Amino acid sequence: MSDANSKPLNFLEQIIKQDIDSGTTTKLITRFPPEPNGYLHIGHAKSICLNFGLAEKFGGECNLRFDDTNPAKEELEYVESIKRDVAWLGFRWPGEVRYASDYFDQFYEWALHLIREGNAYVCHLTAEQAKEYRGWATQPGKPSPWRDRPVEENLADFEKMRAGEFDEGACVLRAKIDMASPNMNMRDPILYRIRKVSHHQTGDKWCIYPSYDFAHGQEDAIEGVTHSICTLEFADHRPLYEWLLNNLPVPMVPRQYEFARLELNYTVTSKRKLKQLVDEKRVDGWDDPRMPTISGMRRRGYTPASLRNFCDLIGVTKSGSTIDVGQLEYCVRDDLNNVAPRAMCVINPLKVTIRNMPAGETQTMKQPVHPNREEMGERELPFTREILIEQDDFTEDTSLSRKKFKRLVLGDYVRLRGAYVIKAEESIKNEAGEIVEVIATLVEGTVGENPPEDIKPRGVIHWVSATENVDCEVRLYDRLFNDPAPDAGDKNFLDALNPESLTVVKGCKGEIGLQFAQPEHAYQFEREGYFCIDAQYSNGSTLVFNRTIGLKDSWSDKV
RNA sequence: UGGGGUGUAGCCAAGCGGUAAGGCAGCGGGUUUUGAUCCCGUCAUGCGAAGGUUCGAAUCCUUCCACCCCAGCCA
Repeated sequence: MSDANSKPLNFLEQIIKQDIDSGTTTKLITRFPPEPNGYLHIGHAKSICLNFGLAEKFGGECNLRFDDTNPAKEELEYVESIKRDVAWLGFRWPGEVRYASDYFDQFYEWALHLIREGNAYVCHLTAEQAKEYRGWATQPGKPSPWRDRPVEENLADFEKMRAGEFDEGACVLRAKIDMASPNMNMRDPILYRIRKVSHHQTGDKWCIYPSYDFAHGQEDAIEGVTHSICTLEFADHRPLYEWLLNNLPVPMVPRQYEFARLELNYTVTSKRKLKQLVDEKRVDGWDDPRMPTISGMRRRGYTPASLRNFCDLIGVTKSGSTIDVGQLEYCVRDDLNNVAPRAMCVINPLKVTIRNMPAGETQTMKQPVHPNREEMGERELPFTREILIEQDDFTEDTSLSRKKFKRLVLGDYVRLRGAYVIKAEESIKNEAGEIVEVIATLVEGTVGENPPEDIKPRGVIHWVSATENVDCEVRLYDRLFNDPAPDAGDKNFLDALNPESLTVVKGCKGEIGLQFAQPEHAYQFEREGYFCIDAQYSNGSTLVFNRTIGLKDSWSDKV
């Protein structure tokens, strides 16, 4: 890293560097702690890149740990998807995946410890009563009548809770802190509640489960996490996080730091809302290519490199920010432009017959796989008397200026990419008046050569042989929401759903080499965009391509 | 309202008392057999506002304003 060109350290990197330089931290340990109650989305990608990235950068380690303290909302399917997504992004965790539930025995012991020390009690207030007792922002809460019971009674009741002798909601274990604290989290927060449901990891072993607050700091301490990084909304919990650590015989004391979560415009990043889209079948599952989930983006054709680069570019701060999706799209194009082999695919075909090309003859054109990367080799394109071009690439309107329409115009010339310059001689229409065929002539000697001085092609268009090609379906995606802030204020995000977020086009014709396309492998369809095989919809007989993202288009809105 | 957090360009974001980095978007131009890529140039007398300290303030002090978060037996 050169001093002049290296990226400035973000605030967390600065803190960590200081801790390492001063010897406060000998080895950095972080963790990514998702709750397995949904699929990971782009916002999680930021946290993943941050936590794992920090560990990589400072020679430390980052654990993958499931915060599975609420079995009512969690599922094994989510656990599996999360592991897959983190690994796909290219991150590795040391040893086995961790679970908060791995430590339930220890948490129980620590709960007993708090009770014995007079720092926790079993409270039999109902939820409604507890809410009343908690007070309001400007008014302090009042102590629960159960607050000062003898230790022995608390011990006995807590044991009954564990043994299942109380119904759900009958009572909870609370920390005894300060009912007058201006921080609501310190007004005797709940440590354990009764949940008579089986857990995806521990089965029916427990019917009481620790709260987030009673689990998180202790998990960090058990794992030796030095820097526990979470999002801003947990800043209010930090005093409680520290109180528990200071009142429990934990092996070490981690520090919590908060950063701003990622928000993207035209996007919803809320597991609850994404789950609603899935449950109500507004989309085709958590991995629908329109979803901002990691699995959806993977299926759409986004690459790990593009996501990681994106997370790198947006930075890490404490100021709430909404990033323009254009920034994400830039990262995807940037990576794909570099790595994607080029191919031609005609999405809405229009037949062109080359009059001066003999029927039955096939010429083989050669094109580089990538215009800027010779090492990727060449591909072969069969050129025949009948070819297909994009319907939008032909017009009879001869009044269009060369600047406004750089494609094929009746009576004018255009370059067929990687092949001849042709001239449109006439067009043939059906009864409905639609153009169904163009008759053209090719200009001899223009393969790889410029045409004579007097012939000026208007532009370059893509094409494919009408007889030697591969049939495919193309799925064109647009943003899922039309509103830049679909869930702002009291808006119903479903109202902002874009009815045209998916356009399925069948009967597209791709160049012959596309028959060997592999799932998740990106191609650039020249002049169209980046595409990849959809692993779910494609099978032996049908090829289905997802459009990951279109090419940058700096002209369509100007003409 | 009580507490917590944040305000630097259309969107992000450096800056840590010495005279506003960088990226995205935009705009102008060049190269180009992809209207792509690439290249060049341009884009804040200004840092939420007002005062103050200082030779000097986005950086320090004071007051004010705006926005976000918490007030679940969710995380």
